[in-house]
Order: sequence, then C-alpha cells, then structure tokens
Amino acid sequence: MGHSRPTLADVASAAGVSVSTASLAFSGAGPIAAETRARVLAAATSLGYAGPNPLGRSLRSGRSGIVAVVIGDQLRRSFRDPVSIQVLDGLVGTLGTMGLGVLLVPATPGDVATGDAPVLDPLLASAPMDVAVLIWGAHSDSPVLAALQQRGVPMVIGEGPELEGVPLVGIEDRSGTAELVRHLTGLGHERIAAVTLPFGRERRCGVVGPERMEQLDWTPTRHRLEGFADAGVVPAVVVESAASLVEEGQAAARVALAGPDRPTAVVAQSDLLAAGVMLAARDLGLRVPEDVSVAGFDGIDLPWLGPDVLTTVVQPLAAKGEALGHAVAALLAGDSPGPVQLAVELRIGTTTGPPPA
Amino acid sequence: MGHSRPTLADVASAAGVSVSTASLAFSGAGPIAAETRARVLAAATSLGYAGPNPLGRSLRSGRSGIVAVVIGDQLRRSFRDPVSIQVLDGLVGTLGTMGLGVLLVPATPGDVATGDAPVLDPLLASAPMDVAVLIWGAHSDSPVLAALQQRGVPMVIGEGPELEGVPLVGIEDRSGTAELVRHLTGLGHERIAAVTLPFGRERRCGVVGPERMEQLDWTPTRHRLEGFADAGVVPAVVVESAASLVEEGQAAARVALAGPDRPTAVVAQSDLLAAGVMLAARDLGLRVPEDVSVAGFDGIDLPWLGPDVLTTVVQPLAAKGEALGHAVAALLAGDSPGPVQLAVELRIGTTTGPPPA
DNA sequence: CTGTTAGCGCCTTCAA
DNA sequence: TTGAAGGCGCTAACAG
Repeated sequence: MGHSRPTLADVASAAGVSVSTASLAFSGAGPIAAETRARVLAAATSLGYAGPNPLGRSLRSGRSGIVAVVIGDQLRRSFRDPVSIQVLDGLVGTLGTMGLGVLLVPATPGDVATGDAPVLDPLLASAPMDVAVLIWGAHSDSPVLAALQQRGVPMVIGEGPELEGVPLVGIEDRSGTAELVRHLTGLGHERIAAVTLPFGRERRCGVVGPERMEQLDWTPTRHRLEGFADAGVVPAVVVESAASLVEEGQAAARVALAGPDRPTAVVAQSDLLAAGVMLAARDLGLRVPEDVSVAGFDGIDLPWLGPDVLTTVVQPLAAKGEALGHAVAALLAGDSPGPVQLAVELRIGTTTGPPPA
Repeated sequence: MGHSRPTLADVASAAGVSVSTASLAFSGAGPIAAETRARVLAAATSLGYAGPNPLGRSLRSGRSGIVAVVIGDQLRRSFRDPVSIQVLDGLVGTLGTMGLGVLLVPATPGDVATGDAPVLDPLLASAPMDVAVLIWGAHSDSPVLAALQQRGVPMVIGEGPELEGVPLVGIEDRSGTAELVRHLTGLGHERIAAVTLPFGRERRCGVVGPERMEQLDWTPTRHRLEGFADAGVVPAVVVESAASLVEEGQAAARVALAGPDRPTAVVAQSDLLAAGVMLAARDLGLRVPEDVSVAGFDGIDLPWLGPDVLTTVVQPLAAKGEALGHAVAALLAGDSPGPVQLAVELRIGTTTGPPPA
C-alpha cells in the first residue's frame, strides 16, 4: 500500500504539469520549455522516479527493443567456441549502440530431453522480441524457423540457408577453403583429409560415406567442402565431427590418420578442430608439418599451440556480428537488406609445408 | 493496410465470444467449456494468431519475464572464459524452465571508450527486466549497483560483496584454496607463488606490493588469497593478472618464476591461468611437477594439456548457475533468500609433487 | 509551448 | 460458464 513505484502521472502531478508534458521532458521528442523540463526532472528525482517504465513504452510503441539470439540446444555447447563468442560480442555491441538488447533464447528447452518430439523452448513462442537472429547455422527444416515465421517475427540468419525475405550474413567459406586447398596442392600434397564441422542436427563423429553426404544439412560445412571441389581436389577421406571442439578434432584425426595410405595433410573446418588434429598427430608421433600438414579455419587465438602458428583461413568474426546487427537495424527500419558476404583471408602459418618425400 | 497482426479481440469476435473468454482459452487460468475453447483456438489458427502478445501481457502483469545478466565491459572478455559460460548455461537452463529469458546487458557501452567518465550502458536504465544478475563479481562502488537500485530492480550477485537485501551465491573459495595450499605444504613446499585473478576494475598485470594489496576490490580474488593465510602460508610472491586467460597466466608466471629464489610451486586462481603457468614453465625449461608444481582453480576441461592432469579446486559451475536461477525465482516470489555457499572439491592431478631436493 | 483525449493488447475483477 | 468494464504506464495526435 502506498509504496508502489511512482509513475509518470505521479511525477506530472508533483510537478504541476500534465502527463504528456512530463513525457516530453523525458523523451525529448518535442518542444518543451527548459524550465518546465527542469521542474519535471526535479519532481522525478524527489519521488525517486527512475524514468519511464519500459513496459508501458513497449506496449505503446509496439516495440520491445529486444533482439532474440537463438542458440543451439545448450549454451555450453554453442558458446564454448570462441568463434561464437566473438560474433555475439560484435552483435551485442552494435545493437547496444542502437538501444537494443540481446535476449538469449535456447532452441530447445534446457531441462529434460523429451525423446523424439522436437520440443521448442516456450520462450521462442512467448518472449518479447522485435527480431530474431539465428547466429550460427540453421537447418532449413528447423521448427525454429516455422515458430518464428508463425509469430511474424522477422529473422536474420548467420551462415544458413537462403530463405525468401530473410537477410543472410555469411562469409566466403567456399573460396577461402579453395584457396587453402590450392596452397596445399601447390606444396605438392595429393592425399588431403577433411575434418568437418557437424553435418546436421543429429551429431555424429566418423568417416563420411556417400549416403551420409546426402544428409549434409549445415551450410558452412557444405560450403567449406565445396571449396575442395573448386580447387579440383577430392578429399582422401572426410571425417565428420560432432562439434567444433579440440577433443572432437583429436578423435576425428585419429580416424583420418589411421590406415595404410595416410594423408599428408589435414584440413579442418575450424581452428579448434585443427588444434585437436595437431594433438592427435603428436600422439601418433607425427611431426607437423614435416610428417603431416595441418590447417584450420577461423583465425582465433590459440596461445597454447606454443611456437606453432596455425595455417588458417581468417574470418572477420566481430565484423560478422556487426553485419548481423546492421541487418537487424535495417529490418526494423522497414528495409529488406540483401545477403552479405564477408571476405576471408588465408594466413600461412608454420603448420603447413611440403609433404614428406 | 489492414494486414496488421490480429489481436485477441479479433480472435474473440471471429469465434463469436468475448475477449475475456478468448483470454481464458489461451491462459487456461479459469473455467472454460472445452467446446468454446476449441472454437477460439480454431479461430486463432485460421487468423494466424500466434498467441497473446507478450507486450500487452507484460504491461498488465507488471512483469516482463526478463532477467538481465550484467556482463563486464566486453562480452569477448567476460565470456572467453569457459567458467562464465558454464555458469551462464546453468542459469539460462534454470530460468528457462520458469519461462524467464536472459537478456545480456553490458555494464558499459560497447562502442566508444569515453575516457574517464564511467558511462553506463543505456540498457541498464531502460531495458525491461524483472531482476538483474551480476554473474561474476561486482565492485562495491560500482555505478551498476546504484543504477539498478535506483530503478528498484532486485539483484542477485554471484561472487561479490555482501549487500543488504541482495542474495549472494558464492563458493567456498577460501577453504578450497586453503586445502590446496595445505596439500602443497604437506608435500614439503615452502616457497609458493600466487598468480591471482584481477584485483579490481582497473586491470593490471604484475607483482603485487602492499599498497596494491589495499586496492583489492574483487571478492573471489580476495577470498582465494585469504585461503593462503588460513593455511598458515605467506605467498613467496603474489602476481596479479589482468584477466583469466592462458596468455595472462603465462605472462604472470614469467614474472613469478624469475629471480634468484624461485618458488617451488605456483597456485593460480583459475585453471586458465594455471595452464598459462605450465606453458611458461615449459618455456623456461622447467619440468612439471619435478621442478615446479602447478595448481589451478575451477576444474574445467583442458583437453590440450595433454597427458597432464591439473591439480585444481573443482567448483560446481552449472550448479552455481542454477543457484543463481533459484535465487531469482525466490526474489520474484517475494522472498529474500539468504546467501548460498557452494562446496568445492580438491582434485589432485599430476601437476603437483614434492619440491626439487 | 502545454493540456486533452484516445488508445497500444491484455487480464482480472465483478456481475449475469 | 461467459460477458462487460476498467485500467496497467505510456505516447502520439490534436487542440488550445
């Protein structure tokens, strides 16, 4: 009783003005006498009024100022990867300057696995959001897309499939990989293994055969594999990983480097995977790059690789986040921005060299 | 015109019922005939109505369903650390089951450094939020605290100072460190170095003297140092790091292990720092643990440490996130939960052993 | 420059 | 079991 938080009406009456005048004093969106404004602000201070309630403002304007970022099943899986973190950082920063906040929305609920039924997190259907960003991959058949479309929430996709009316922000995965592969063939490599990112929703780890190749439903994975073909190379073996993590790369490399006709080079689709490949090579007693060359993708810091510098395709991660942010802004302004394709750069390190004689 | 999204009123009139009845059909919070309900739902589907608008619901209920998580200056700094990610994951999961979403709110704006003035991110003042969580440390004089208190937003603090009426979730940093230090003294170590987490807002890297010790304003750093005293040990040298990162630990260790009277053991206040210490030791030609013992804190996975297993104090990270989530729930339910102190566990690995003879 | 009026979409009394 | 009415806090028209 009595000590509920003051509203704009309270402030207005304390200052002896009308509510709309008080509103102007805060928003500044209209002419107001400096003295009136000061009086309103003084009244606000004395009442402990901290500014207009965002809930009222939202309802009135139809905008919440909230951008949902849809993350995979679990945060710890999606964001153990510094790649995602850096993109998110660029996004949060860009949106922040526009007064927009980022709401983390899991695609599926965190508590219990419900077996087969692809249950969606209720937040997807009920949380306030002006736009949704699918920051890292999206499967074309994802129920997430359907749910958002049903709500009429505009979307921005990072690294995903092309969808009608959905702005896309990607990088030159394909030509970047091609350039990397040409670097290796230029050094004389002929048997090159590929360690890939996940293929789709169900995560597996192991050698990819023709039938599995048909199930490939993750855009960056596909693009980066296509880069091999562009360079005129058929991988000696393709090993799929279950996630972009060091230990996954290690497991995949143990498979890729086994067998009689060992590849002389391994191209991993992420730097973390590449780091795992290096560890596996070390465990197998192989020197890098004398016995086997290793390359990655992303260009993140890996301080613990020690004296080695990974050969990799550097992608502009923060810029990707910013581009996603600008696409969001454009959408909110009523535009429908076209796809953005950011440039990558091949960085030659010390982990690639000529194949063993 | 005309194709604005349908409202509950539209659905109600299409179904031939009143708005309040239609509301009941969706919320289920009241008696309604199954047939009426079905009719409303059918009308909703045919109109493409995706459920009650969260903005209207929020204004009415006074709740946004949004929990702000205040992050440090930059995401990439705060969340490059797997420790924070795992806590955040536990928090997002727990809040998700209660229908609450997590909004990332930077403490300071991301775009430009404004020199001296400690500018706060405008989201802190204007974003909708029912509760704010300061997940990782809070300085007692932080303007963030003042801003939130001014708005009347209830807070939960992880690993921070005790504040009147603010629930705190912490771990047994102090006794955990003490136990670790006793393990080392039990092995015979007498000269033990400490590599600490940051001391406060201004990040430095280097040896800590008495005057700097007075400026210590970060709770976990302080607690973990106090653990030394509890074990009856005065560190041979205390080196402060600027962040919990591998390269920082490496830099700190280069300082700690220099000089004539080299410590025989290094206790780092995080596992990432400890990993850096190990790299530095390797660079200096020191074997671990034969020449120097190394211990950490956190218990995260470090697959690339190779055959070594780090001796460390394992803290329950996901459980910390869950505890934060439960504190939020309690606050929203009108309770004021007391402080929570989670247990830690000393895990002896292969990186600690007797000092060199 | 300031006040009046009219909702934004929803939920919750209360009465029928 | 359903309907009618009121208002959550704010802002955008318009009128003065």
